[in-house]
Order: sequence, then structure tokens, then C-alpha cells
Amino acid sequence: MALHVKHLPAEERRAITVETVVELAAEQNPSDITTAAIAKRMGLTQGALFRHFPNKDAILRAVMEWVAERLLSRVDKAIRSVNSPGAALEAMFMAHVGFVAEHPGVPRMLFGELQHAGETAPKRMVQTLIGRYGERVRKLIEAGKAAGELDPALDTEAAVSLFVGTIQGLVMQSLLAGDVQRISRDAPRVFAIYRRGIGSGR
Amino acid sequence: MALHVKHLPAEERRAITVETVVELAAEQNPSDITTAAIAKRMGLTQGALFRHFPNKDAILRAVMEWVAERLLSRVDKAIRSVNSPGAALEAMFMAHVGFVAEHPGVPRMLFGELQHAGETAPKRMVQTLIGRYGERVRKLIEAGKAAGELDPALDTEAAVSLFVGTIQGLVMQSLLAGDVQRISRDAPRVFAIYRRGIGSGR
DNA sequence: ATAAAGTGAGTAACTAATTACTATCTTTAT
DNA sequence: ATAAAGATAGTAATTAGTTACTCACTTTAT
Repeated sequence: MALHVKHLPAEERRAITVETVVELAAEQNPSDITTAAIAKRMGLTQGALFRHFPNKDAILRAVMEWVAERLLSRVDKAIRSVNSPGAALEAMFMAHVGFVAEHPGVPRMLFGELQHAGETAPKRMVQTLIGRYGERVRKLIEAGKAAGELDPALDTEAAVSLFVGTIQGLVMQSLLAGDVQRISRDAPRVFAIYRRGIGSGR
Repeated sequence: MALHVKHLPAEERRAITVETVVELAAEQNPSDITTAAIAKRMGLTQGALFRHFPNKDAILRAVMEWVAERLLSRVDKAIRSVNSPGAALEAMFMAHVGFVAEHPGVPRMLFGELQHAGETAPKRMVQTLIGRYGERVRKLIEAGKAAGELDPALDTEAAVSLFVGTIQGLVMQSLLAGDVQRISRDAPRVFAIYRRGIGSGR
């Protein structure tokens, strides 16, 4: 795939680094991706990475930026593609699932960052991302209630939490089975149950 | 809390080691719990650990055994304490949530083990545990269908996956908020939505 | 007395980061 | 147009710090 071309402009090199980390995270425990492993996959020496990033944390920060941008823009596009809140929730769910199926390492990295004890920069970025993500879900659920599509007595916060958890559950199942494609297959079936849980009686 | 008594019988020392790991996993990223950190918390030198375990992996294996035993027995007890499948599902959910609230490091360790690339012993144990756990959920859901409590057209596999995912979602929310007790507070509200999703129309 | 439990000082392997040096592009002066 | 000069990107070896694990020796309980 990658041609391992040497002497790329710095910006391009940084972009490739980020994509490489995302790729590696799909194959191994994100928390033990070493700078040596990243460099090897790129066909560079380990030291070369530090020409483009001041330290490893900065690499992770760049990855989180990449993720936040791509995920949110994809999700926003999905929301805009339909016109009812219920349909938007489903489109958002499927867009997210599609993203995860393409980049299975991503949710694992996010979850892994959240586990860190202190207040690392990447961790804060994940919190921000999930916050912004949650806003969108919350907005759709409230619009759905107003439109009579969803149960007006629905506990919005719980519904938001379950929306995210549902995807997290799919990720875990795919880890269990060692089969990423499973996510795409199971997603509609699982979402159907969720949709029923938040729906109005009719 | 622990009195850091020296010269304990081997079996007792092993038990304390396991509990210490579970404790540490609640405070820091499980994947960077070092043998030095475990020993320090126990008031022992690092070398002493290797009197009782051949290697670090064996410690993790013992922890997984501990988890599997305690979680399943607790869940089974909850199931036996009520008499309808629907009530049993709820009791099982709450028992699991209670366990997680007491030992927040546990789900994070399980998830972390699943991430490893190869086929480590602890990973296999987690797969076995989740398999056995899933069986119980599946059985209850099918009994619920037969009893007319649950939607007879319900997709059982998806419902099982969502059951586990729901808890995983609660764990993630608590990591986000940095507040474990949140799990117990949110659990009933989230379960209510799930219950509605799998229920018969009436 | 002796076997089990713990100590403390090691080791080899690995990790992120640094550095002196080299190769390759880009700009500029003539 | 092109040679010289400067800037940028990559190399290879090395660093200090960590990690899991070992072992000769000491302490303790029975």
C-alpha cells in the first residue's frame, strides 16, 4: 500500500504518521504501540519521528484531532441527509458504526485514553470529543420528543448514555469474536432494540 | 486497611495479591500496573511476588479466575432471588452493576485483556467468562419470550449483545465523569430503556 | 532444625528521546 | 542555466529510565 517514500514534506509525513497509528491500533493493543513500531511500519527509523513531533504524546494528540474531525463531520453529514429526528438518530448510529468498522482501532484508543489516571492532553481531547458527540445525540432526542416520534417521558441523559454504550458493546463483541465486520452486521439489529426502547408507544 | 503482615501462608498471600491488583485497577490504567506497584501496595518487595506466581501472566490469570467466580456466583444468586424472567434480567443487571461499582477496575481489565493481539491465557479466560455470562442472559431472554413477557419476535443475539453493551456504556460514562458512583445512579434509568426495547407491546 | 516467606541487589530487554552526521530538496546569485 | 548556500528530512548510534524476572542470602514460624 504505502510506498515508503523518503523525504516527504513535514506536513505530509505527519499525516502519514497519524494514519499509521490508527492502522496499528486496529491490530494491537493501542497502549503498547511503540514509536519504534510506528516508524517501522512507515519504513522510517525511530528517531525520524521526533523530527516531526516533539514527543509521543503529541503524536497521540494529532491522532485524536484526526479522529474528532473525521467522526464528527461524518456524523453531521449523516444527520443532514435525513429529515426526521428518529431517522437522523439511526443515520448517525450507522455513520458512527461505519466509521468504526473502517477504523476499528479508534474506539479502543479512545477508551484506552480515558483509562489514564492523570489529566493527559489526549484524555482531555477524548472528553471534549465525546461531549460534542453527546450534544448531537441529546439534540436529536429532544427534537424527537417534540415531534412525537419518541416517548415524551423518556430520560434523555440515560438515552444518550445508552446510545454510546450500544456502540461500545458492539465493539466489545467484535473484539470477542476477533471479527470486525461483525459490527456492521449486528448494528442494525441492535439499533432496532434501542429504537424501540426510546420510541413513543406508536 | 491492610496491615501489611509479613510471612503469610502462600495461599493467603496469593489471595491478597489478587485483591491488590483489583484495587489498583480501579485507580490506574490496568495495562500499566507493574509488579513493582503491586508489591509496594502490599508492603512487599517486588521479588517476593515471584515466590507465589511464576510470572506476571499467572497473576492476571488468578485475577480473572477471581472475577469469574465472584461475578457469576453473584449474578446467579440474583437470578434465583426472583421468579419471572423479566425480573431476573433486571436483578442480573443490577447485580452486575453492583459488582462493577464495588470493583470499577474489573470491567476495564477485562476490556483491556480483550485488546491484546495474540491468544494470551488471560484473554481466553475473559472470552470464556463472557461466554458463560452470555448464556445466562440468552436463557433468560428466551424464557421471557416463552412467558410472553418479552417480544416473541425479539432478536435474541442482538438483545444479549446490547445487555452487555449497556453495562459497558455505563462504565465508559463513569470514566468520562471520573465518578464511579454514577454507575449505580444511572443504571436503573438506562435499564428501563433497555427493558422497554425488548418488552412485548403489552 | 528446617522449610517456607521475604529481602535486596542484581540482569537483560525494551522504551522514549537525543545527537552528530548525511542525503535530498529549494532558493538565490551570477 | 547552473553552481553555491541554506533549509529540510532521515540515519544510526546512544542515552537514561523502566520493566519483568532471578538469585544468594536472611528472617520467621513451626
